[in-house]
Amino acid sequence: MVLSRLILGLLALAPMTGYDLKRHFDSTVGHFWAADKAQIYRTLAQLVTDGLADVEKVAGSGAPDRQEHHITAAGRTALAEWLASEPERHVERDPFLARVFFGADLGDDAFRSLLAGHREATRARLERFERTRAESSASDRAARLRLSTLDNGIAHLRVELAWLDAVEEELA
Amino acid sequence: MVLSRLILGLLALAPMTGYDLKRHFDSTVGHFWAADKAQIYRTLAQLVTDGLADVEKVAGSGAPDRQEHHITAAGRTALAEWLASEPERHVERDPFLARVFFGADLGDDAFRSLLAGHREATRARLERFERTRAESSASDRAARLRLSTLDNGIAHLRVELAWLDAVEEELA
DNA sequence: ATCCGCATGTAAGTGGTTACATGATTCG
DNA sequence: CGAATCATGTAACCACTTACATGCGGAT
Repeated sequence: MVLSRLILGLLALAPMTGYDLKRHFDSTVGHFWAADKAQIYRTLAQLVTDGLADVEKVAGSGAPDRQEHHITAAGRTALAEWLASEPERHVERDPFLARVFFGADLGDDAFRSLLAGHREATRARLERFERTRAESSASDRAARLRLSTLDNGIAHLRVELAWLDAVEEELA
Repeated sequence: MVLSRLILGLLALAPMTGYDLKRHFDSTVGHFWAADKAQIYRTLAQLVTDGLADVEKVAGSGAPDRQEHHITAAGRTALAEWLASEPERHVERDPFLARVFFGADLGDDAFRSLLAGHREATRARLERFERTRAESSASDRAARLRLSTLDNGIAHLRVELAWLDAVEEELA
């Protein structure tokens, strides 16, 4: 459900191929929703059979044909309905914290290296987000709201680093 | 994988029934890993067929029989191996942020009420976590590490509220 | 009497991941 | 000449959710 509506939302911004969508899920919306390409192609096909999107074949000039997907009127209605509906509950699943929870069964060195690995991954992610943020412009209201989800990601990554500092300080 | 190892970890702390495990997933580990009871019973059965846990029937004195699951030696080995392995990557999926991203398609009132609903849910969750935190004692290293995952949750909820403040301020 | 907590599970469906498979163009 | 990017998809599998189904004992 969420995935299909996110795809509709992206199609509402511009007509796209599955490949284009995949790039969005790796960049613009990736910080709050992950999606695999197999999943994207499957969902896109479903949207077409449901009449929420339709396909236009664009002959590739020196490239494969593009299956350009457009949102339909019914699609816009479905998108608006979903937007106004109660958000689905957020499912927590953090494999790193799962290891920390049983961290005492790990030696001190192994535990420190678990933290170090997580710190590095978090730092790299934060850097990438901050670079994207700096390159973005918030011209209108719509763009400002889209950017605020990135700010949300940045804020959470910063607090994750601060938490790591606190845990490491306690270890010392 | 993560779920089966988390279950092993909990069984290492004490022998338990599926029902007991469900309560843990609703409280102690719920803040970083959600699990449904159907999932728990299935995984528990799998652990037994894999020889990582075994069952002892305990006649219920004035209650149904308890299928008490114990971790085996092989189970402890599997748990230790998983703990030392690279953490699985964290998959981001946030239905609330998904709506914010397309928030401009929502009227101003509807958008504000989306934020208000999220604020209330976040506040309630934070209150619950802080109450749990206050009731907990961090006697030894193991307990301190377990508690630190709760602190992680608390820190993230606080930053979520701060982010909400910032977004609402920008709207005004 | 009725509801709540304890305790067990199954069945069907949806959603998500991994691996397989193909082929053209562009850039170094 | 080889690697990367664009572009499409299928098949098999695994994980997760929702709904259904049962029954006892203790408290109100």
